[in-house]
Amino acid sequence: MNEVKYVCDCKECIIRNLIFKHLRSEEFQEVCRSKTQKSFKKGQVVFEKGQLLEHLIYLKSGLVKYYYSTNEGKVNIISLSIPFDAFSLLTILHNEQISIYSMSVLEDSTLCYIPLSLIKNLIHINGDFALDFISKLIETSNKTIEQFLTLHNKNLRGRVAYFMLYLSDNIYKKNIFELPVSRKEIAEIIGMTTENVIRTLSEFRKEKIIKINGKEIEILEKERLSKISQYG
Amino acid sequence: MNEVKYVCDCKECIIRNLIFKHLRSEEFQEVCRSKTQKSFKKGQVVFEKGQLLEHLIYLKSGLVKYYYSTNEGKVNIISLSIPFDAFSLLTILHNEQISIYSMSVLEDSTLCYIPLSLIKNLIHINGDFALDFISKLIETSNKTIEQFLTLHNKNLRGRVAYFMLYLSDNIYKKNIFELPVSRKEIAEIIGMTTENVIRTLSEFRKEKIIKINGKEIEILEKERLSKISQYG
DNA sequence: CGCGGCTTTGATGTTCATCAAGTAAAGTGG
DNA sequence: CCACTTTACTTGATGAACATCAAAGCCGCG
Repeated sequence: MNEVKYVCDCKECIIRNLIFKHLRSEEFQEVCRSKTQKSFKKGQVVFEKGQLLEHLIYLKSGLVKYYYSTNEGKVNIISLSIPFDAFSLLTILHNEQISIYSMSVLEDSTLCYIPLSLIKNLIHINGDFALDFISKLIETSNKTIEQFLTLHNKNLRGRVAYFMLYLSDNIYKKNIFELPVSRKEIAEIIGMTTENVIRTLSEFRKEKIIKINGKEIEILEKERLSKISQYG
Repeated sequence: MNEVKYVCDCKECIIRNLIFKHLRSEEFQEVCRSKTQKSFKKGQVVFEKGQLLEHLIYLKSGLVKYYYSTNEGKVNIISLSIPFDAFSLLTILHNEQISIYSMSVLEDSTLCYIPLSLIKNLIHINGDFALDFISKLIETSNKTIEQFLTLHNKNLRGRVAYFMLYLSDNIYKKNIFELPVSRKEIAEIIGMTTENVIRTLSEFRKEKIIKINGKEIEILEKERLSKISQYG
């Protein structure tokens, strides 16, 4: 986990993410100057529930998961995030900055750390930035809530189908991909047991809807998978 | 549904809600001047999914529900809101202001309408207001997500117990209260069927944990209900 | 090479939704 | 205000969906 300071390759972020769209040149320079960057290996924990967060954490490359642990130790994965996603906005709690979520790394990743004090200052002095920030916040929050509702209105086959399509369409943007998560983690995302995730994937395999080779998944019949996701 | 303009009794809001804490006097005046107020009768719909919202809607008195309808017509109640709650913040979507939620009134209610253009302007010119606004937004969003996770990790008895405690502790702040929702709506809140809501309530009645008289509920054994909620 | 974690499949049991049927309550129109 | 209709509530019986338990193979890693 090497830490690098003062790296200024944020142009991509600016272009690709709404929230930095309206920064003035000197403000952007300041973000760059105070930005830190860290690399994490697959499986490492970035922060945990209850931890004080003093930075806005931003995924530059790789894949991460945000998860929530109940008091009884059960894990719910709330969201997967690809680079430039904004879920981490929700981890900056009001006043105290205690996160109610945890974050860990699913594929080797590089994260950017922007001090919250700077972000707060920018919100303070740059109204357009504040508006973009809020817009992104609401979008992220609503997406998360909507995804929950969508998932929990489906039966098991529907959920698994939905998640496979989500990976294919939103994360990897192709029909063959390596699962970034274990079967157990899939279960934690879509809210079912590991055994039933496996069983359902096997069913799909037998029905020739997908091809499975360990962690490699190929979607053979996207149409049918969509139907299962929709009506499941 | 009578509409009243230019009513300036917002002091209570200012005191009771964080988001108006840092308004300057002249800004506050402006909020008051442009504020509209509407009364709704029990059961009326305030706005629906897909509707363009041009105001921040604020509950002054009464009780409302926010709900989400799936494409298949299934209803999920996302949240109940008491006066001065902030859920409506989440309905102001980025850029377009199309709400993904619907809102209707559970008890006769009075709502305040503050033009979004004014809110946006305030965010723009008053950094402290913007920060309070964001803080409230994140708090609301996290509460909503957390409540979902909590509920969906429980079995039926646990969910019903949780909801009864929620009404008792958060909404009415006493052990006897009138249910503001039908059995069907309870089902839509906690994600189960109407029949099983009724069945579970009957069980609790037979076990002398609660007393039921139509819509009136009295919690007799809070301790046991808490245990059921916690371990269910 | 052996241990622990991940995966897979089958058998079993529980939980919950669905179906059915009846009662009570609340509107609605004459 | 009363017959009528509709909507909400209630209970029981049944079956489907899903979790749990058990057992075995696989794989990576010390």
